[in-house]
Amino acid sequence: MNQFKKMEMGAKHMRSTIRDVAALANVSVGTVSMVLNGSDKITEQTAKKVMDAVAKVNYRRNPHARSLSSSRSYTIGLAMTDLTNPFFGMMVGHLQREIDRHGYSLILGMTKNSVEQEKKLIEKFLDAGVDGVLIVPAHERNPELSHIYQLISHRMPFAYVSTYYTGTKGSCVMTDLAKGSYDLTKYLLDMNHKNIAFISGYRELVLSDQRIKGFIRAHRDREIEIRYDQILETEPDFQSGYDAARRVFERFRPDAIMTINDVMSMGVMAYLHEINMRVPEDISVAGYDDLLFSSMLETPLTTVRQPIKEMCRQAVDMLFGAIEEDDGCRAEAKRVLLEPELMIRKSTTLR
Amino acid sequence: MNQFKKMEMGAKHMRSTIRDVAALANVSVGTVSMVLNGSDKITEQTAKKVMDAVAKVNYRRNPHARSLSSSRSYTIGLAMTDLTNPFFGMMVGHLQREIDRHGYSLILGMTKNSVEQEKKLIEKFLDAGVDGVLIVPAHERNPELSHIYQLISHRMPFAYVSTYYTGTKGSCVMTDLAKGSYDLTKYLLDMNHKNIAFISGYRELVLSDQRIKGFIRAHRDREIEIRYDQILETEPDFQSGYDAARRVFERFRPDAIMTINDVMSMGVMAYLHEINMRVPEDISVAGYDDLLFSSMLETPLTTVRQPIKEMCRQAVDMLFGAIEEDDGCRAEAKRVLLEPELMIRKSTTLR
DNA sequence: TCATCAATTTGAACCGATTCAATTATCATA
DNA sequence: TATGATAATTGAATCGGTTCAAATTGATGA
Repeated sequence: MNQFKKMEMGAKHMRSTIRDVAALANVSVGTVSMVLNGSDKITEQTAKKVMDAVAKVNYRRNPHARSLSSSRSYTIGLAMTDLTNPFFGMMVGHLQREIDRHGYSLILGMTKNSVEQEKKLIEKFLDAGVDGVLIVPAHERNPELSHIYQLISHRMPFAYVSTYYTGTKGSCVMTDLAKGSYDLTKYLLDMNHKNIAFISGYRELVLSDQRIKGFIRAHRDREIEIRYDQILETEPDFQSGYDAARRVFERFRPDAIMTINDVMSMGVMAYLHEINMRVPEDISVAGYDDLLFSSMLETPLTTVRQPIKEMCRQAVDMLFGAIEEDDGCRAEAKRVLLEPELMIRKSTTLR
Repeated sequence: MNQFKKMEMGAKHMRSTIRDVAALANVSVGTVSMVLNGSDKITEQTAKKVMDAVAKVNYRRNPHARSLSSSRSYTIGLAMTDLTNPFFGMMVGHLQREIDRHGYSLILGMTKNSVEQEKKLIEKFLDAGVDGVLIVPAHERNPELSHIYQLISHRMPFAYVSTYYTGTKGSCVMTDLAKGSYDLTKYLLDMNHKNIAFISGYRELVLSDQRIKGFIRAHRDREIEIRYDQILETEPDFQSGYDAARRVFERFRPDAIMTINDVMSMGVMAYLHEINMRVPEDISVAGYDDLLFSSMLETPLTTVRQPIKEMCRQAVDMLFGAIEEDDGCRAEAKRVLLEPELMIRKSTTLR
């Protein structure tokens, strides 16, 4: 269909194509394409002619045609665990901004902490022809990881954000969780706590394992013995935090409770409120993540801040590195650790 | 490039095309395409032959080619205000599931309550060739709405979710905010409150206006006068809730404070805590939205639940209705109101 | 057995960009 | 002014599907 036919049919309803622009600017389609892609071997005046024509017919590149011929979709798939936790909400915000900066779009999918869902999502991303995948792993205990191998065998560039699956090759940008945990524990010990309960996630998960290691190391540095019952493993949500707090008190009387995220700390505080223990007068409580809410609770929460923004920036950079490399997906997996920051607030105090 | 050349180059690295499948199944490409699209005029045995071939060469349709020739992208753009509020996090979850059910993908963008960002996003969606757009409007006071008109002039099907921009044509699914507000106010009046402060968003915004109307109507039904100073207009976040609470007490001594969302109520409670007023003994507090957190606060919050899931389901259905219609984007704008639900908890009590 | 009509199947044209070998224009130099 | 080298431009081929008019097949009835 040519411009003439278009006129017949009413040009208003027909999106103009690169050929229309070429005709109007009196150059070839190849030239128009090069101008549009910012090639450096185009005369300034030619470029101007083209851009004028583009403006005149209000031309927009057809993204599908572009993707087909260039075999790039300018699209990144993000497999996100669970957006009801504001921590991950922030993360999506930052990831989106970074991806945008590269001129790409973000296709979002939620796994709700189910590896099964994550599998389906990866399948979908592969079908949708994304150029790369970001994974914020679902926290599940014994994940079946065929989808990760599938990504690798399809040579699809991907990167983990915030934590990774043990035993898989794949780059990851995350907080130095062990260090955060270490710093917090050390601080509590410095503040004369003698009996800290640590409500953790399951040790099989990297994100729990590292935090537990930090907790243990801080005690070991002081040559303080840890009893096995000081560490509890459970699900990482509010209710589990509440339940675990109850279990702690069935075992012993702690002078502080640490959890692996702020939401769990809220569960702990709810239980403490119920048994009439005051925070921090009777017991200290500390979380991890530093949610927006955490500083605003009636008793602002001592916690460990993760540098989310930086984490997202580096993860996206890493992913685009892999995309732009000739065969980036075979490069060695990189693991980047970022510095956590201890946020001391009112929920902890000197004993 | 034919199958033979592929063999030469090492078939492993070459994605197979519809022509490969056709050759292997001994049918034409047209037939393969029809089978893949579930046409009804294909013999069962032909279909089987094709599907076998598809399985054998591990064929996947190239989405870009598909989009180019069918001029559909199977993609929906979502312009979301702000994901750090868990209310919207939930919303994204539900929207994504529904869109998925239709076999589409979700392209997400965040506007952070900036209409400027929203504009850029719509531009981007148009460039990316999405098939439809969902908008959760940015809450800004005097929005410049050219992007909405742009959507309309491009005949891009779109729908608002949760609230809409006054004066624009566009379908919307939202909670009956006035009713929720009315019910809550009525309940408080029934509980003998004589002096309720209402911390609202700006009246220019539909979502505030309607809530204010509900508040007023409940009083009017009882023939109770409202003083102008009972209603405050401010930003819809935690800090503003805190500040507004302070301003309330500069004006009068309320026996209840209502806000237009739960996050603001938390700000109010933080202030009350600071001035040593107990909730609910000294004063009642009520919010709106029913966040996951709200029932878990030290004093669980009385609030109005919005039926998010249903809202998302209907909004997506509506959007796909418009997409599938011949010229759905010119249909009349529909406005759907869903029933809110009053959630009575401990933060309010009989006076 | 043959004509007719409906049900399947075919395959070339098309969607709208990118790519790159071939061509033409430009310019410095002999 | 001719020559070669370099820079800019051209346009046909290509990407991998969908579409639909035309061809083929199969079923039915005379």
